[in-house]
Amino acid sequence: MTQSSVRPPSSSRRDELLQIAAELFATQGFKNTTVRDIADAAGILSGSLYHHFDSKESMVDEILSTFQEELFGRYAEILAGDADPRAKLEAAVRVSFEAIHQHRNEVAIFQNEADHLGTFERFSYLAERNQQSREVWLTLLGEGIASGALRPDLDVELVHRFIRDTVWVAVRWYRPGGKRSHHDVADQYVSILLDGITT
Amino acid sequence: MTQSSVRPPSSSRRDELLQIAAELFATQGFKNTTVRDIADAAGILSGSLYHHFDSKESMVDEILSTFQEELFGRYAEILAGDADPRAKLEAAVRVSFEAIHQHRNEVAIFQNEADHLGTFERFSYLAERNQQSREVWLTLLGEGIASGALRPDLDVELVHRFIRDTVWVAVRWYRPGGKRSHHDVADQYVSILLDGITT
DNA sequence: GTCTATATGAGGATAGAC
DNA sequence: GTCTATCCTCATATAGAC
Repeated sequence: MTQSSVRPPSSSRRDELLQIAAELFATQGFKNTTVRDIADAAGILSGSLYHHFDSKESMVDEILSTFQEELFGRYAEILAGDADPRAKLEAAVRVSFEAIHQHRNEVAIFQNEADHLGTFERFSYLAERNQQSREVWLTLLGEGIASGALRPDLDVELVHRFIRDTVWVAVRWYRPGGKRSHHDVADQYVSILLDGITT
Repeated sequence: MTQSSVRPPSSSRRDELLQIAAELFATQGFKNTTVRDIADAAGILSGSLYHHFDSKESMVDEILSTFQEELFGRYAEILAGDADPRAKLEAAVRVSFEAIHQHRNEVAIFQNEADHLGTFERFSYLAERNQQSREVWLTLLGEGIASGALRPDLDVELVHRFIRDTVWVAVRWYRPGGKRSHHDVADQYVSILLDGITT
């Protein structure tokens, strides 16, 4: 057995296999990706994967939990910072686009599979993270309204959903190295969100 | 054989089965839903489904193509109308939220499966519809800018993606009969989109 | 760390009786 | 229009050799 019961040691081969799996899970979907697909892409046979991982489920589990841990570390930094409310909100948006840039596969998997995977005990942390993310956004929006920077007439819960959804769904079309950098995209998005599209 | 080669006749039993399948495809995903799941939900055995449909694929095909036909009929009406640019844009947004309200399952299936299904010849119309939808939004945005109602400094392609994504992704959380009607949601969304969230 | 070989089960689909 | 019975393929996972 290669993996410890608490946290698997990071061998580079293991990480390599996780990257390959993440790419396939992200582009074809978790269910649509077979262990043979993963093994083929890695140049080994499917049975050999089980030297590294217990199951296909373990692979996606490790991919998602690792990513979430990093992402929420960033959110925590912003919340703890002393920038003004509007700047904090902008920062949170930018962190998200940065995550899309740096961890496309992980974000895509989370977007596409979290609802379904979340129904299993093993992935209950996904629901908790969702809740945590909601608290981050509601806090930022609340501070923004309290400071007078944001409109007080809007339904905060709805605003939260719109921001969350629009930011993350960009993973569907954003391509690193494409025409627009993630900074460009974030700039435009922040501009629309804050000021609207009318003159 | 029950179905004609061109367009299957609408027997009510057939429609009932399609509704049941759509509900399952929308909530569990196409690949995750087995023909046995569908049959169970309908109170029959899986083999009996094949009296009505050629394959599981045929079912999702019929669900999606029927929905798309209706949706694009609505878009065409708006484009052909003589409302001012801003009103047309609003109308298009509202039609989308209405579609989410009336055809939740179909919208969800399209959102979750179109990318993947679109890679097969049989579903090539999905890509065409996507292109068509892009033209609708770009036309509306172009008219808006030309008329002076919309900001000329924004990247129209990006604005299009943000509108498209934010509108449709609402299907993930919108529930008919919930706290917010689809009219409420559309109102708030239009307000944010047009005027932004700042004071 | 990878391969060979294989167990085991699930899922899509079919043929023909009722 | 549904059931019985069943085929066939594909997918996850395992055991042990190399």
